[in-house]
Amino acid sequence: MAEIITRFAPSPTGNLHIGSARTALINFITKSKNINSKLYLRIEDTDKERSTEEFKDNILSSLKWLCIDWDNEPQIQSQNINRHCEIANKLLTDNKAYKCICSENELNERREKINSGKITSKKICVSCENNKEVQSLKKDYVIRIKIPIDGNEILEDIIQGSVEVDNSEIDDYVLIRKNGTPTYMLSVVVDDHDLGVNFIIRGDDHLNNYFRQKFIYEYMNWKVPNYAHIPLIHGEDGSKLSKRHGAVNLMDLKAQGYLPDAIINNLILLGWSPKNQDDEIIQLDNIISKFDIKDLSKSASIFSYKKLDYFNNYYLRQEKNLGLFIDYCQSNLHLQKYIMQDKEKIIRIFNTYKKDISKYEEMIKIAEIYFNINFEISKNEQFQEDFNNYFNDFFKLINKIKKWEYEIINLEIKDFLKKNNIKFPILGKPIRYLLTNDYNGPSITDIFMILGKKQSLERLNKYKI
RNA sequence: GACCCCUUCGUCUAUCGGUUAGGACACCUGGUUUUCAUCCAGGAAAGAGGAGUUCGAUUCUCCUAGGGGUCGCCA
Repeated sequence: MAEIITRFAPSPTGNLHIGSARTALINFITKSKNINSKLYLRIEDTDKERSTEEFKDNILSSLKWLCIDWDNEPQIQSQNINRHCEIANKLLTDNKAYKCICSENELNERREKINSGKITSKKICVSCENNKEVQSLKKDYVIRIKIPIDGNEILEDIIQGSVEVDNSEIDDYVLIRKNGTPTYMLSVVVDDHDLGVNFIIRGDDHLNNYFRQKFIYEYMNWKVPNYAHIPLIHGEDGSKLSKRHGAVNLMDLKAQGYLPDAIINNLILLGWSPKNQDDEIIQLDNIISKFDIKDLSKSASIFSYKKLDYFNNYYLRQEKNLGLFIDYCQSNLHLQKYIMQDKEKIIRIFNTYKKDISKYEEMIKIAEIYFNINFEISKNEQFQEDFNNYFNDFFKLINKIKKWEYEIINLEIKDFLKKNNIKFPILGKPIRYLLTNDYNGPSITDIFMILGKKQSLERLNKYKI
């Protein structure tokens, strides 16, 4: 693929969300295919009311956590306001824009007529453009771009194909607000141009914006970039992914114990799949070499937590990712206590249980069983006579073991079962219950190993026939 | 409502006019197992509907239906 200059341009009005993360990811992958390509990060903070420093930091750290890297320092859009205004004034003097003083009420009335079909033109302001008095005002006006009434525009989108919209569908949108600040529509175009962006990858909720923004490029005689409008991600119910579908912020997913590899693997498979591959496990380096944005599907896809869980389980089980679990423990209030108390023990618990969990968070409850010094079984039930007959002998046997090693314990248990000619469940299930408060779970040898001899005997000792 | 986009198993997808429509997750069954699980093997499960074009349509065209996006002095 040729050299591209692309960008990811979130507004710091919320935490980084799975949908935006996917856009960032696709930008990153696309730029990573060519060593000379660039990805810039621009914080679009022109809405000062809703933008915060916290959200900005959240976005930056979420991207870093996902291993999405960008070139140069992040750009802060609000620092370029003068430049944006300069362009707006240029458009004004070139007669490509005009001042407008319509009140909110006037605009609303007009808008209502347009939307109800009473007026076919999308022109929102009809009185200001040719009003000399308005055009010579020095303050208290907005600047609107002039969109021709006739003609149409065709976008050759990398993903959407060719899309045609009549100019009559486009309104004279605002470039400069009444308070003198530039709007998103102006700022994006100016900043993208100034950065040399030649390839824009963004959500297809922006598709319609192409037909507006295009005019600024045209009026300024700037080269129009290529566009790839990627389909949005939906929740299980088919609507745009949002909070009510579950955790959608990257940092929330991190806190639950999801891994970047799993999230990336899951996200990239929405709308794309690697060729000639039966399984769906694929990591960033491999994605970068196989992915081509042209292959991305045009239709929206549903984000599934079940599939994310599958990928996460796969990655957290990898031996090489054990370090990530340790990092997680150190950042988690509950697990922190345990790892400080006995690191080896928490690792042993994790290795025993990792096939059963889909995210690290689930380890909290499990670790609690083994670290609780006041452990009690929930009901002191009496087991079958069969079990009671053997319990004391079994207790003595365990007590007798000197070398507390997996193979030794395992052999002793097998031997005991054989000698007494009993099936495992009769002995094993109640034993597991006494040790973990659960009839099901890991092999009792594993449980003995986790608890250690002293604690194992303590727990067994509480049982009175 | 107007404009734009989308439509293959429940979900994510493969198929670039001729296939027993393939895979993955989830689900079900069986096997291994020291219970539960893991693991292994197998199974059920799809071209929204209707017209055309064609010797032949999931694939190309049109219509209908359904879904989504946009319609701000937000981005």
